[in-house]
Amino acid sequence: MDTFAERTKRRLRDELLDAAYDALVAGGYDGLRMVEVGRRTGVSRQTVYNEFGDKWGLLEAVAAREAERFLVDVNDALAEQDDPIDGLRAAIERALVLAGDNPLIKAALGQPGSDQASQLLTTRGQQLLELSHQRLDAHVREHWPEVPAEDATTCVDVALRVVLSHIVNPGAAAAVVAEQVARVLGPFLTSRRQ
Amino acid sequence: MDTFAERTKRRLRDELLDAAYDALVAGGYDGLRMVEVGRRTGVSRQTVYNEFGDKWGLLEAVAAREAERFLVDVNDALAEQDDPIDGLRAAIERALVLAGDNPLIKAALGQPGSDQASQLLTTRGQQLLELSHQRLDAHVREHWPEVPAEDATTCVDVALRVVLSHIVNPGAAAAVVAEQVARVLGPFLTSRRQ
DNA sequence: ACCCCCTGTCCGATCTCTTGACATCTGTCA
DNA sequence: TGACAGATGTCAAGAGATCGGACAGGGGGT
Repeated sequence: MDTFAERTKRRLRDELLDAAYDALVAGGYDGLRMVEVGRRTGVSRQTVYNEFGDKWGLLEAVAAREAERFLVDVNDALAEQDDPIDGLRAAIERALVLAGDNPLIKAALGQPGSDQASQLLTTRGQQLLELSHQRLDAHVREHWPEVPAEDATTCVDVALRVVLSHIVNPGAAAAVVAEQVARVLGPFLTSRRQ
Repeated sequence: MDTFAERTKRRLRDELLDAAYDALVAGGYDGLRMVEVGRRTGVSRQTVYNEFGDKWGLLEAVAAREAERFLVDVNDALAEQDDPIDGLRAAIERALVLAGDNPLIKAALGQPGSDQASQLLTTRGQQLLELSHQRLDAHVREHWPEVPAEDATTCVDVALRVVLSHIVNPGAAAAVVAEQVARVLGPFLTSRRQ
């Protein structure tokens, strides 16, 4: 059952995340003020704590929502190709292009030595990797029937880490990186094909 | 200040009105079930009572909201004309056409001897008349500078009652009625012009 | 006469948010 | 260095709204 109270709760959470997102884009983790997030949403500071525990919890929630949206897009790119290697290339390119335009990522990796929030992409990147696996493995295992599941997951893992590295530390252009990775992983996939 | 709680309260009221509107259109006043309005909104029956007092109060609230929307449209028709008589004619025609298409009015005036809700258009029509005056007089007094305010109000009152009568008891086509009323009231407005 | 359904009311339990207070930490200014 | 402002994080009391269950009353149908 979908009660009004449940919908209201979801809406509150969503509006708080919107406010926090704006604050993060505007001023990074240090510029994020709990009292300001509450004020912008029309709610007390305590309510923000009730919902997210602490400031880092709020950051993680914003990042998780953003990552979900991000992955939907990447998954679409993956799904538009029939061949695994083509899918890999398309998804990687899409991910790098999206990341380059993403305001939250830009804010986290901004000039000043980088924001604390950037840790979610580096030293505290497990969550992001796990979430990405959950969202991408499902598709891969279903649509790459000729590749053993375990090998597909391995492949996704490698690609994921390379992409994440390129997001944090950009190298060549998106299309170039995508092509590189596809060329490197292609033989592996082909050799494992059943 | 626009707190989250206030917005939520308004949203609740609005969703309840939506549910009640649907129920009224589907089954008239007798088909309106308080428990059903609550269920559709995901809220208890008690909450519906807290918000509207009783069933008749809920009906009045639905009617009031609908009337507001209706009058915005009629007021637009009035405002599109420079000449008072043209405005009167346009507004009357618009009102009759809108009323003919309005699902709520259709339900209230449906075949079976007519619904209890129809009383809001007849024996309990004062509220509607007063609301209409509030919404229309403001425009008329501002945009008909050549007509004394009192006379403008009188004119609106007569037109309003004729229109309401035609809604409840349709006569000629909308355009014909509008022309009739304009022709009858025209000389009065002209004679009072300053 | 009986039953069922709906209206309308009451009240205690529960949940969420608010408010104010407090400890703690950090950066800044004198 | 010391005082101070501003931020995080925690706690408890209290207010407000909703829920759930119960009950009385009134029709309508069998």
